[in-house]
Amino acid sequence: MEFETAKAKFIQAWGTLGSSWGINRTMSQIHALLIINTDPLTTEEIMAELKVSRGNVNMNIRALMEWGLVNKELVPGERKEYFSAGKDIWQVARQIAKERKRREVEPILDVISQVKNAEGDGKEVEEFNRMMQEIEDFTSKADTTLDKFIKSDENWFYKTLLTLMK
Amino acid sequence: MEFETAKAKFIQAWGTLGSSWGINRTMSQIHALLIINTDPLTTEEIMAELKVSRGNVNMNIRALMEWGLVNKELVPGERKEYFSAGKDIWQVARQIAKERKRREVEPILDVISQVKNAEGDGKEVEEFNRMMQEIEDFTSKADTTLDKFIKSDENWFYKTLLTLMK
DNA sequence: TTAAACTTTCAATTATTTCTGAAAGTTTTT
DNA sequence: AAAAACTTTCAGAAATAATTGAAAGTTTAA
Repeated sequence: MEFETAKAKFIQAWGTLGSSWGINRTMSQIHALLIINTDPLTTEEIMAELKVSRGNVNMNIRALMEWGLVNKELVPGERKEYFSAGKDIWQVARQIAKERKRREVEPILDVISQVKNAEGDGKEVEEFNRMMQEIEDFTSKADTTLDKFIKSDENWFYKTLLTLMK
Repeated sequence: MEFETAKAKFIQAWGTLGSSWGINRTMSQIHALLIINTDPLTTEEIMAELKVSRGNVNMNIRALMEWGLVNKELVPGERKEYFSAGKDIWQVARQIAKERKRREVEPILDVISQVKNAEGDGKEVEEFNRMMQEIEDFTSKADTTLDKFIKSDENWFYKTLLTLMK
């Protein structure tokens, strides 16, 4: 497959994947574009490449920087801002895990700890509390595992796999 | 906290969580409702509890059944259909992992295998191919780990944690 | 076979999210 | 201090997704 076609296809696919995980398409596409570009790009270049507006690029670049996935690069002698994305895919995954944990896993743990001792009679209430406890246990464990992953070096995953396979 | 309040709060939070993971709110809420109900519910009951329309319940119940998260229950002597959700939270997580893997991880692996040997000259193309290879390696590993999880018994997770902690 | 009970479908509406583009804001240069 | 180069904001427009509700479809009972 020819390079330009391949590039477009990858950006497109990455955008779709992001969508189905609750990340806006343009945001994923900008990220994909910056990942596959060796050199940093300007807002103008991103606009041209993805055919989207200045406002859209600005907004999503900022979101990507908040997620810690994209950095502003200062090119000496240039006034424009350049943007680049981290190229280490493990680090990218860890960063995403970290942000999603903070934004989504932790809030749900909060809610569950609030509701898990509901007051009332009957097996309905009992069952509810039992279920909440189970969900809390599960989520805490997922949370701990995410932490391990977030703090891990690149080899953690391999080690884990090896352990599981033996 | 009083039971009814706790229940409402949990359903609400679960719906929000679902949203941010690309799952429609009503679908998550129905799932939450069925999880915390000991007895199966009818379409009418779900409509009343969540204040949503018949069409909406029907559509999302069917989606939940496709995901393998909800079952139709036949109550002897009753014409209406009753629905219930699996109560084992580990099994629920495995089922969700399975479906998302099939729907989202596998398609992206397909695309990457298509684009990873882009033709062209220059370091741009070389870098692109290197990056695609990295992403493919990563994704394959994630895929394998998901498989382990999907096929695991409830103790896998505990075992893994223990291994990591020692 | 007709009616009643129940489920499914889907066109139209409503809600939500995303995007645009022009104006306002900021910083640097002349 | 004015202009030029660039970035940010945000109200409205457009696109997308979710929801309704009534009609059509199906199954069971009378």
